[in-house]
Amino acid sequence: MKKTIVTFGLLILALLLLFQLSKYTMVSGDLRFEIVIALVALVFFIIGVYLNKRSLRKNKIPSGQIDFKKIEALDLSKREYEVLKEISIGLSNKEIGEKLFLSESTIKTHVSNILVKLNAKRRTQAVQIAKELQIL
Amino acid sequence: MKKTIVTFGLLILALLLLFQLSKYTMVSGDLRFEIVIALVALVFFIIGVYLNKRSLRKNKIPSGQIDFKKIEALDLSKREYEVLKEISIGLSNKEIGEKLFLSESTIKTHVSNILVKLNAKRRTQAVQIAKELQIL
DNA sequence: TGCCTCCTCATACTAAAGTACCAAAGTGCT
DNA sequence: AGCACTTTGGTACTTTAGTATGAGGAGGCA
Repeated sequence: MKKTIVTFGLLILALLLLFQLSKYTMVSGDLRFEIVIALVALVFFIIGVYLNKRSLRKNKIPSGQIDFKKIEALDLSKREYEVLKEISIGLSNKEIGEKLFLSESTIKTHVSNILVKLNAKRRTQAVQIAKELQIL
Repeated sequence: MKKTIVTFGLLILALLLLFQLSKYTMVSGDLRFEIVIALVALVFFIIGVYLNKRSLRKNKIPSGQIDFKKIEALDLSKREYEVLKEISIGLSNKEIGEKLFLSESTIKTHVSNILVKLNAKRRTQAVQIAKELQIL
């Protein structure tokens, strides 16, 4: 909100400056009239592109990028996060254990902790929640 | 590619027209100088926003689109696909049954069929496969 | 009408998943 | 060294998930 006001303030300021500049150049005859017009056109074209890009970036759904800060905020440990990733690709506890060279018991412990931390009832739900949180 | 050329052609044309217009108005004195500048600024600002939006839209990855043809190819029935969607949001068989007004037995049957058709061993894996196939 | 497919539901069973504890070893920090 | 936390693993138990099989009803179709 604050940024928007500042941006538009600067825009109006630039507009006024251009007004004055154009007036001055017309009187002194230093610059050709077409060049002033072209300059104004160019500047505002660039401003338009820039502002639009910024606003679109804000509205864009942050897809693909993993939010590591959120992982910390959820208190997920490295191991738990590893297990969560394996769950998301559809492996069973036994398969995860074999893949990470751990016993099934250990995986179960991790899974239980993951479910608590993600506030999920099932591993399927945990995956869904994790994806919503941009964790996966 | 063709569109880009046409667009930029039109842009240059507009620029030239504005040049001529501004010259004319200066001579005739019909319009004030500031207004011409403001007009040019506004027009090119809008052009900037518009062009940028278009180019960004093009570069966007066409994600999120569901491939209904693939659903047919997999022989997934409507009910099975419905159940699959509920699985993907992390519901248990009982919860799915309550949501669709069906017994848990029915859901289990559907789930079993889904697993066979998607060549999955677990519901978690089925979700993963379905997402890879753009089914979800 | 008979056939076929889908949908529904049930029973009985096996296999995973998940919970609740407990406990030991490792790690990092002070 | 002592503390806090993670990682690992175990036992015992409950709850879901998944398989196998059968069976009746609904709708489309030749």
